[in-house]
Order: sequence, then structure tokens, then C-alpha cells
Amino acid sequence: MDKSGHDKIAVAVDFLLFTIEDDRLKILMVRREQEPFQGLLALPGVAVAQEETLAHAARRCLEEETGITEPIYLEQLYTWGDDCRRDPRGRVISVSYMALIPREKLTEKSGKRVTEVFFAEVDQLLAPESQLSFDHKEIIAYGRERIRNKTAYTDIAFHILPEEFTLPQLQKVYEILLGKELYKANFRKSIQDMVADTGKLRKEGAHRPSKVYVRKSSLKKQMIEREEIVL
Amino acid sequence: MDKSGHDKIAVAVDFLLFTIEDDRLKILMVRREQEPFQGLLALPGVAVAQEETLAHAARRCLEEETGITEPIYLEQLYTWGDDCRRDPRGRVISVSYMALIPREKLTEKSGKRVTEVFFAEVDQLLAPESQLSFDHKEIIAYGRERIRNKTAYTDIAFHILPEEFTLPQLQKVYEILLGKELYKANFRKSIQDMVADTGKLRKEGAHRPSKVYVRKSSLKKQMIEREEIVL
DNA sequence: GCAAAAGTGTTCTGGATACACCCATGA
DNA sequence: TCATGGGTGTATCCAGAACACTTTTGC
Repeated sequence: MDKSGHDKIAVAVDFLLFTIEDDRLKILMVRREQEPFQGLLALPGVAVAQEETLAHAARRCLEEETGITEPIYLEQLYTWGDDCRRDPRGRVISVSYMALIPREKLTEKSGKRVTEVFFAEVDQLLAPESQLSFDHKEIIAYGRERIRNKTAYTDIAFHILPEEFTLPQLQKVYEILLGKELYKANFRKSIQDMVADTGKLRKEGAHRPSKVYVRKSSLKKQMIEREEIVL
Repeated sequence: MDKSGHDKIAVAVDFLLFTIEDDRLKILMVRREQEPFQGLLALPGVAVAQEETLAHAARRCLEEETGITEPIYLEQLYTWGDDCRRDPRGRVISVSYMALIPREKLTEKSGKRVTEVFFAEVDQLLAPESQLSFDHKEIIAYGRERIRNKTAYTDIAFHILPEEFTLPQLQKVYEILLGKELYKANFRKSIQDMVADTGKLRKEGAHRPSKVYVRKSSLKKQMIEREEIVL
């Protein structure tokens, strides 16, 4: 203990960056280059610096790994510190943050990092036979659960799509996030207040073209969880 | 930074112990004896020790302040660390935990603590003119919001009542937690699957006695938030 | 014309809301 | 017998589920 009466503990931020690719829910992972868990997959993370807010640490982690600097939807998930042995090097508690981005936002990696970083399929990571570092499997499962819950109440699904999208696209996103199929007519009624027709059309194959929509900004759905848009 | 590559930061747990007394939502508060914020009200809290889980620190805080040792419903709320200046003595991040207990559980304070600790009315604490320590006002507001949300989805309201209760009592609890009045007939329908009639009656005044109920254990409502029952 | 997927209107239904009423007690 | 609060049934309304159908394209 120091004079302030506190033990000092290492604080880390783990980042869950979700996206959809090939109609699958994916999450950004890194391959660990050092012990412990060398060679295994892990969530990207950084140590929180002395003079840095938690959200800023999360933001910095995102930039280091992906080069993304623009504003992004960011939400604190949970703080994990129950297993004092999670990091053999010493006591670490980790605050997990979650974000959703459209796959296109991450093209060429302009991150400073040399480490291997890529999107991995969430279902595969959560399979019983997969082995991840630390308690990251549990954290990912918790993040996916949060997404499922919030997709039903809020508009988080839109964060995973580009500005313009079609309703079949939007429905697919909802289905992937919720993990179940939806009825087209009912789905459209449920989201009709959240979208605005742009008048454009988009041709996709040997069938009727779909209308192109944008998200209406006038949503007042109240969030259950605290959330932050880091600018 | 030490050799593990982490800055060390002081980690604290703040405890939000809610109860209902005199038909008001109250929360356990302490009066600070030292700077900063000497003399002002604050949430009870402890520093997290090196070899201690977060939930254990919360549990220890509860015991030190109230003497309560039995299992209790405990839920992690949020981790606050955005304002690096919240504690002038240095960087502190605080993990907040929330619990609900029946007022009767806390009779004579058998806690080790000499400090003044008591239940304060939440509405008063949140009033614009009230001044609290650190960012505790925001934390309390967040905790109350969480209670409001979870009361609608889950069975947390029951944690605030003793084993046996009447339906008018239960309804009052819901009304206080939700912050609005409910229609008797509809309320009863909404909770009928969660309670079981004991056959007992309870006389309360110059009117028909009310039936005494207990909570049915067979609830399978899924929780949205992570929660823990600490044993 | 036909397959394929986009797009839309109508019915059904279960849960929440609103309303109306009866019951048991003390004074 | 009356005031008070406990207790219960029925009608109404609305959102979501289910169903049925039309439209537009490429081949």
C-alpha cells in the first residue's frame, strides 16, 4: 500500500471490435507473440496509462491495431478481475469495451503494430474446442450476448452498416446479430421509423432491384447501458 | 511502468446498497472524515487489495460498513475512470457494485467501522442543490437507472422484500423502484407467475386482510446484465 | 414465361392497458 | 352501515407474429 491507502494494480483495456463479413459475425483478434498464452488468439488490449481515461485507452487501442481514428460507437462492457491468476505476471484487471464497425472501414491496416491482427469468426472462437488466451472466451461470449440484447432494444445494428444500405441488407445484419431468422414483412414494420428512403435503387442480380435507405437520425430509443461516442 | 509493461493504478470498489424505508428509495452513504470532500456524503468504498477479486472487495466493503455476512444479490454496475482528477491524491478508477436488501436486514450496525453510515433518500441526493463527493452523484443516478430498467425485466424487486410479503407491499416496491404508479389489477397479472400464496393472511388496518405470498423459485427470466450472488 | 428476390397489405393473437365491480374488516 | 383498502373478472387496444399476395428484374 502506498500513502493513499491503495494497493496499485495494473489496469488493462480489452477491445471487442465486432463486424460482419461473409454473412458471419466476426471480431478482431491478435495472435500473442509472448508468454503467457504465446501463439494463442487474444483480444487486442492495452495497458491504461496513468494520465489517460478508460475510454481514451480503448480509443488508443483501436487506433494502434487498426489505424481507425474517426469517431466510433464505443460502449463499456464489463470489468473482469475475479481471477487473480488470469495473468501470471501479476494482478491485472481488465475493462472491456465493445464497438461495431462496417467491414469496409478496415481496409489496409495502417496500424503501427507489427503483430498479426485479423477478424475471426465469433462462432468458431466460442466453440468448445477453441482455446483462447486468458478469459477472453468468456468476455467474447458476454459481448455477443450484449449485442443480442441491445439489437432488440436499440439501433446498434446500424453501426455495422455503411451510410447507405438496402432493407434486405439491414435485415441480414439483424439476423446475424440476433442469431435467428426474421420475417421480412414484420421486420420492415419494426424498423420503418428508423430509416428513410433515398430514392435510389440498387441492382443486385436477376431480380427486382432494392431501394436504398439511410438511417433517420431522429431516434429517441433510450439506451439501457451506458454508452459513449468517442470523438 | 514496471517490468510487466503496465502502469499501476489504484483500484477502488464503490458500493451502492439500495433499500426502501418509509416508502422511499434509500441508499447507504457515509460521511467523509478526511479530505478531499471532507464532511460531504460519499458512497461506501474500499481499495481493492492485491490478492482479492473485485466481487470480494465489494463483499468486504459491505461487511465492514454493515456487518452483513450472508449471501446477497450483487451486481457490477460500471467502471468509472474517465476523470483522472476525481481523486486529488492520484489516479483512481472505481468499479461500482449494486445490491438491494430489505431494510430489516440492517438493524444494529455491527460493522467494524466508526464512521457515520446511514441510509439517505436517493431523490434528495440527486437533487440539483445536493453536493456529493467525487462523481458519486452520477454513479447513484446510473444505479437508479439500472434499477428502473431491471425492475421491468427481472425479479430484482424481490430482493428488497423479506421472505413473506403481501401483494400491496410488492406493488409498492415496484412503484418506488420504477418511479411511477401502477394499476393494481394489471400489476397482479404481470407478477402472478412469480409468487405463491402461502395461505396465511395479514391484518393491517380497518379493512380486508391481505394474503401472504412468497416468491416462486421457478423463475427463468434471463438477466440482461451479468450478475453475481456472492456466497 | 419463369425463377428469384423485393416489396406490401390483411388477419390473428397474446400481452398490456383500462374499466368495473365485489369482498372482508374495524369502527 | 360505511369507509377503507384487498381482490378479481371483462372489454379494449396495440404491437408483433403469421399469412397471402403483387412487383420488378435477368435470362
